Amino acid sequence: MMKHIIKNVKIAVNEKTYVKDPESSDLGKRIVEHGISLISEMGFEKFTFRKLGTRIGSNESSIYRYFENKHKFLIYLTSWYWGWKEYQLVLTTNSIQDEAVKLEKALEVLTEPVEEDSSFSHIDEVALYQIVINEYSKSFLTKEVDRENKEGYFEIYKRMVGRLGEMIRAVQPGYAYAGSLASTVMEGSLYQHFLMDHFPSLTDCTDDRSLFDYLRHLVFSSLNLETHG
Amino acid sequence: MMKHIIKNVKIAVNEKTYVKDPESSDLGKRIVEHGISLISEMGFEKFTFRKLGTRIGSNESSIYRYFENKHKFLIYLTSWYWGWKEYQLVLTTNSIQDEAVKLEKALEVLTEPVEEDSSFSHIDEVALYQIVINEYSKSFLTKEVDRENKEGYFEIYKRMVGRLGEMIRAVQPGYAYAGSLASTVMEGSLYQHFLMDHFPSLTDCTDDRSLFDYLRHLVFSSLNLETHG
DNA sequence: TAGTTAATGATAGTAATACTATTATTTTTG
DNA sequence: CAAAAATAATAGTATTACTATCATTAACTA
Repeated sequence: MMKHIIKNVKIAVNEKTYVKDPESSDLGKRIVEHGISLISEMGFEKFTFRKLGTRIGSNESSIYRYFENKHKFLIYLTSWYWGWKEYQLVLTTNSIQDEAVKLEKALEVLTEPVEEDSSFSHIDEVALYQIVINEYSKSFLTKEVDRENKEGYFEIYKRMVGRLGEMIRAVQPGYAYAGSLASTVMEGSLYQHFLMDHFPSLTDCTDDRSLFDYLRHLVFSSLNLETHG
Repeated sequence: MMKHIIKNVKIAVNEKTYVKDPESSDLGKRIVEHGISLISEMGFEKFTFRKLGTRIGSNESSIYRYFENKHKFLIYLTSWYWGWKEYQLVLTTNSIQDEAVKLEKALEVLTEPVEEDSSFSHIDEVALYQIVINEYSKSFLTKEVDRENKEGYFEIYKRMVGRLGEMIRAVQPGYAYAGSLASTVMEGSLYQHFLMDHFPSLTDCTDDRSLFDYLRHLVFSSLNLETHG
């Protein structure tokens, strides 16, 4: 439903995450495309540039000309994902007047099943979403987080939490924890997804719909409001 | 305040996480003690058994006689932490009759500042808490999570989420997302702590007290109840 | 107290990782 | 067609994550 509204959009990712823009060449796009499939297949720990080189029939050293290391590659990929989601969020909620409806719609965008977006043919958004669920935390749970944060590596995610926080504040200006609630929802939506897949006894959610219902109830009852379901 | 109520308690950790029980010898305890300080200093990625051996003036190969690898070592440490927290949780809430007060107390245990527990002299609980905040997710965000879950590596954490879920259900049996809310609170308390330390713009919490207030409000408003603050 | 066993230490070795550096070849483009 | 840019090939390094073997020390037991 999000597709084809605007053609030729490019998701802008912090330039420091790459040495050479992977969107600028065929090899770059192949690195991203098969990097996504390799990481989602074998997990970030076992993923190496050497293996990726082998898969795309290209040389390890060529990949290093695009990305400094696999950590930065992960930050590139997940930033792209959040940039893509942010784009959807803005597009979907922008025209909505009623602040409560807007907030509800935002939660929907965050929880609805990810679908392939044909605007970006070299990126498998469904596989990338799995990477975000399983690996995103690893991009910031490091000793370098403060330096990398200063360098702007997490800007898109932060902006997204900021937007969600603003929407919460717009609905209920008196609520004191809009930022915390926004970050809880962002992280919680990933975490609950992971639990559905691996620890179903720790969650009541069974699909995207019930996850949406749960988070909507969480947010709106925190704001002392009923939902509009 | 939790100290010395019962002497000689041993926190029981799944035996599969170690080759030889580190509590059973002096070397084992030194491995745990300095393992905690090394991981909290340099982070889990840069931590190696070789470095730990050097620090304790012992041989790398001797450490391998206690733990198969550093992943299992992390699971051992974090399981110990959750076991210790569970013990506090049960001890603190057990005698409380009023279910709402009990739940509130549980949230307090989860969010209150961690203090050294002299019952376990070789374990620095404050440093271990930092490890849980920064590294716990890495113990389950792996491709081996399902197998390890089957082998019971995450039992204590799951039991703890289960207990919290039960407390929520006891307060409001009609609430449909007690498990999800419990897991959100468990993970959320760690995540918000991390944000306080590294991404203060993404949270409204500034200390343990405000984190407690936030989570209490989150839980009790989800249950359509006012808090007892 | 000698003898056995268990625990720890020392040393060496392996395959893989995470790169860097250099040179060669191919492709692009002016 | 020549120069420049991009990619590939090859080699090399320090470190990691182990395993294996053998030596030494400590503990406990007959």
